[in-house]
Amino acid sequence: MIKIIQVKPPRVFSELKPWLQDHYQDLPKRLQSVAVFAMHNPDVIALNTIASISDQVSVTPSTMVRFAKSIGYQGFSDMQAVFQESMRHVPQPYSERLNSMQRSTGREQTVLSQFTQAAAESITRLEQKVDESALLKASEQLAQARMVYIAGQGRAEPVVAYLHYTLVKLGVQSVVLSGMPHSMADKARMLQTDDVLLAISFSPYTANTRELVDICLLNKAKVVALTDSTLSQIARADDFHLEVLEDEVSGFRGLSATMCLALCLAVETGRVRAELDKKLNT
Amino acid sequence: MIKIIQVKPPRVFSELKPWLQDHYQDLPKRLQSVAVFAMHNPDVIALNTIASISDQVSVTPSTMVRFAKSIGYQGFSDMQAVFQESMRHVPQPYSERLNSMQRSTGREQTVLSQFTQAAAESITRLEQKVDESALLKASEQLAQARMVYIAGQGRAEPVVAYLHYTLVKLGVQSVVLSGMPHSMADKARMLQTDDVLLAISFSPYTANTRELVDICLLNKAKVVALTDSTLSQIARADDFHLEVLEDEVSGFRGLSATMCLALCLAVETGRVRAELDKKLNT
DNA sequence: TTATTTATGAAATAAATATTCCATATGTAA
DNA sequence: TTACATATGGAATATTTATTTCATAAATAA
Repeated sequence: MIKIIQVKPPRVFSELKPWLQDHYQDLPKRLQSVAVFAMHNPDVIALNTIASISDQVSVTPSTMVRFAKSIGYQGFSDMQAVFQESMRHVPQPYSERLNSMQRSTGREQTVLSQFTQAAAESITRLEQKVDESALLKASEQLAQARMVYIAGQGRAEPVVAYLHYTLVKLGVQSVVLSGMPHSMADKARMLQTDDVLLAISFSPYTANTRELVDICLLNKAKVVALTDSTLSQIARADDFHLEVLEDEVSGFRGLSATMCLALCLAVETGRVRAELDKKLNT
Repeated sequence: MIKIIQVKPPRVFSELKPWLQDHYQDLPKRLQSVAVFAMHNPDVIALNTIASISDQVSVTPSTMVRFAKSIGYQGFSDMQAVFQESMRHVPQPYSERLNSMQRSTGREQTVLSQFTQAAAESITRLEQKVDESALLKASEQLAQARMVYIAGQGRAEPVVAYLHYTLVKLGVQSVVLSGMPHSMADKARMLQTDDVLLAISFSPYTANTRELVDICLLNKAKVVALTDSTLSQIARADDFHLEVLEDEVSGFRGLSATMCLALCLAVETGRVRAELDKKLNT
């Protein structure tokens, strides 16, 4: 018989995570392995078949089903649906996020520790997963630009501000593309072949930023993109894009890892630019 | 018979996209619908079953299979795998990862690892040093405000933008104090007893922000400060200040820990505010 | 118009995938 | 130790899901 620990299982991933942390101790050995794996590789749970997953965790398919049932799901498929939803990047309404925040602050984890933990994990992943050579190529692209135009909206705006601030300090000519959507598009049309658009965009992607990228590609201006997913509408085959994924806590996503990557990009650009300038002067 | 337009189908999503744009005109009507849908909802293709997708596009499952085959895939599942891969947050091909691995084992730290390390350390220190109760008090202060005025310049501006963005989303009234120094001071004079100034400032402290704080204190408006040192001229005995110190790497200071703290502050404020609103309505 | 090709949908079929059941192993308390 | 409960793996089964086939509809050319 399978002990069903709770009847009403978490319907969203952000609730499942703290739940597992709480009940981890009470789980049988194999189910613990599954729990650890699931928290570290949610994308595998979401996209692979039960056979492939159980293989990666070194357990049998039955164990996967038991795991799901012990949480209260009807079966593996039911649980998988929750993981899949979490990949869709459909944001919860903010009121809902606050609610789940309150639910999770009941335990000893403070708000602060939850967010610092998420930030730390995001940064660790950033270090492991970002393509160093892509970073360098993007920097070279930016360094060679006559002018760097930076664009981004919503949650990306702080990143835009930071990149602009840092690039200017480092002597890289750059301006922020801001204002009303149509005026931004107008400005974008002024981009020339030796200009570069630095586009920052997170899901849900604003149609706006996408449009800018399209315009630039038409004008044969280069594009460097900073996004949170390879599915991003911004990412193209023939331009340079960097990916950074922030862990979420009750639906809130920070900017810690993103800011770190932005700084790297700016500093690296400054360095390359300084080298280029030196060559020119000799 | 199905016309297979190409034999070697794109193996990554970023190649599939331009390919479809090129061949769109040559496709039959239904396959065009599928193409449009696929480009606009790649996550649906990746995560749903052929039945569910064909339903959303209003075509039959057969059409989905034909679509995949016309591109050159073996079948729908084969194509779906490409969409799924693009959802995984593993952007780098293995060969690339090995490359950057080798480079980083050369003991000399890469730019990226230096900055991520600094960011991680800053965040760890933040978690240890920040006074949880100070955070709560600051949040309460902000939550009770009729209006939150956010101010900060230079490196603090991204933080201002982020706090403003998040607070607004959480239903906390706030505006950014920006513009020329003297006009900012003018605006600050409009602050009243039940308004709160949220000042972000790092050393070297701009005389400007300091002046704002002075004006607010004169008007008996509350001040919540976010700084990088208790020695900050902004921090006063009788208002609430939070401290965050960023590690520097060859003279550059990031914003990772600061952003993390900012998010905590905003979310906590939103939470308290929601509670207050609930009380008022009963 | 008619002949011919191409596209499409519905239903049958094949394949894959998850789930259940049961035998056995492992751990725990008397 | 034995008795009991719990956990686990393997294989049979049920279910879901993709694929193929074929009849018919739409489009195109003569």
